[in-house]
Amino acid sequence: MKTELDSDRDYSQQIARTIRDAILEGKLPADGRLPSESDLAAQFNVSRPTVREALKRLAAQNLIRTQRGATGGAFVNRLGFDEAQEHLVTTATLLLSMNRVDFETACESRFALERACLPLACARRAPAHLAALRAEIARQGTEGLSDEDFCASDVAFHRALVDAAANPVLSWHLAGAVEAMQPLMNMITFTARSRARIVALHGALADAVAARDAAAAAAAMDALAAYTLELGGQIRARRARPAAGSATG
Amino acid sequence: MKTELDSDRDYSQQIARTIRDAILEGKLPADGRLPSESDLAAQFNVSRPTVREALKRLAAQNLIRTQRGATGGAFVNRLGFDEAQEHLVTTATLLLSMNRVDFETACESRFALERACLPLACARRAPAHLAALRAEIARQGTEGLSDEDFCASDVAFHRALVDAAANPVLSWHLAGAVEAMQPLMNMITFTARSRARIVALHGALADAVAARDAAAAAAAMDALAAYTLELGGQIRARRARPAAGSATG
DNA sequence: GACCGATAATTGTCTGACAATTGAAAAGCA
DNA sequence: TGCTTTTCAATTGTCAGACAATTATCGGTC
Repeated sequence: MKTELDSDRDYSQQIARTIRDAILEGKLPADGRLPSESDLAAQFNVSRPTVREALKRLAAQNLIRTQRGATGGAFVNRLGFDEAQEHLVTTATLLLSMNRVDFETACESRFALERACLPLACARRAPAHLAALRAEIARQGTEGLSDEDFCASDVAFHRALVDAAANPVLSWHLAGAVEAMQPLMNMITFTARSRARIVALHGALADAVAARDAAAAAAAMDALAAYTLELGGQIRARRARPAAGSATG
Repeated sequence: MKTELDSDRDYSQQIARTIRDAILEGKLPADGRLPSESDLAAQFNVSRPTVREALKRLAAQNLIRTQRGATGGAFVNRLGFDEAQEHLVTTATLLLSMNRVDFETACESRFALERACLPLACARRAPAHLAALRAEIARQGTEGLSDEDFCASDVAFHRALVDAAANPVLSWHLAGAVEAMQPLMNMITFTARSRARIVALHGALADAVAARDAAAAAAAMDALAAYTLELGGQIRARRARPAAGSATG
């Protein structure tokens, strides 16, 4: 590992990049321990706070974890799907909010992506997947469910759907895309009537997957996408002239 | 913004999380300036190095950028698609390499995702998109092209394909998925014969998109996926018993 | 042999300081 | 007045040394 740094540039950034590349190239195996902060400081010929800043950068990317104590130190993280998921969602959420992506574009992307898992899900769905789908549908139909819980169940339903494809990489991508939409979906307030329709569409989707009918599943997904877009359009129209409907209810 | 921290826990992590949430919730607008490190240290009642570690965490996530000088400070980053893309690729690449995802799984995921853009691409492709596709196909057919350049052109071709769907969010997801596969794709060495076949498959894909024939495009994509899997299988078989073919050639 | 305290290694944090950078204000000059 | 130069102040980047907190290990005691 290179230990020489360009002068008059950000040391901690260079150090972080050096270690990151070493990890990416496999020179530092997963769960391997990095030298102590003091040792690294001596190697790179910088002070310990500078090394620490570099390590914090890596920790922020989930590349390493630190542990205190005698046998402590910084260890190369075995990046699991869950942690990577969290990261993906953060990035995607920020991307959506900061670039003023409109609801239609985000929605289109999300459903186009999710449709990609349907053929695989139909081919491979196991009883456990179907049970998870049914359970969420049942939950969504219960009276008095809060909007928050309904949204959470919606996410869980779609998560179960993509998991039915039995491809962890695909699940990672798709679940990230779905979860990142959550802040935008939360803007949609559901009436009892729209909830019923969504539950019906979910049911059609689950039925199609259960019957291994990819075409029917795609059709149900299209219908769900169309209805979601419609709801989004209604909300936008209501916000455009808020005085029209809010006074008399 | 909360300035109280749980004791006996990692201060810099808590501070980073607090500021991150404030950014995600829009309390800190893009390009807005954060308080100076000294001010933040006073607000959170910690020392400046601790604040700096928190800021470095955020900088590693591309959430902020720092600038020295009189009017310097930490500014909320306007996260663009390009920077987010780089981040996505890093995470996805790491995920693939660290979880020993086999070639088949990664390939399946990648092509399933990419197929999601075909209907939109067929509906919206503009002349510029088609020209980009043709240009890359032409480049891939040139004699004496290095493996590296061929792979780069392959990535560019698929990038142009997903861009044809004219949905930046979708492009971000899909281009990230394609690029993350690059290290795995590089393991495949192309013979002249396999190159010709890939170029032919690319041509069929471009033709289908040009003709706005989504079904034909999906079929071409399936064929490309199947052939990629076949190549991967050949490589794996060759590696399983390397003595068989390497000695005499 | 089992339990318990001292010990050493390591990260987490603090204090204070200095260097480097950079925009802005002040001073000087035509 | 208007322009140029100088000075300055604010801010980040870095350093040094120190102490606190944590934790595995080693040695001692019962």
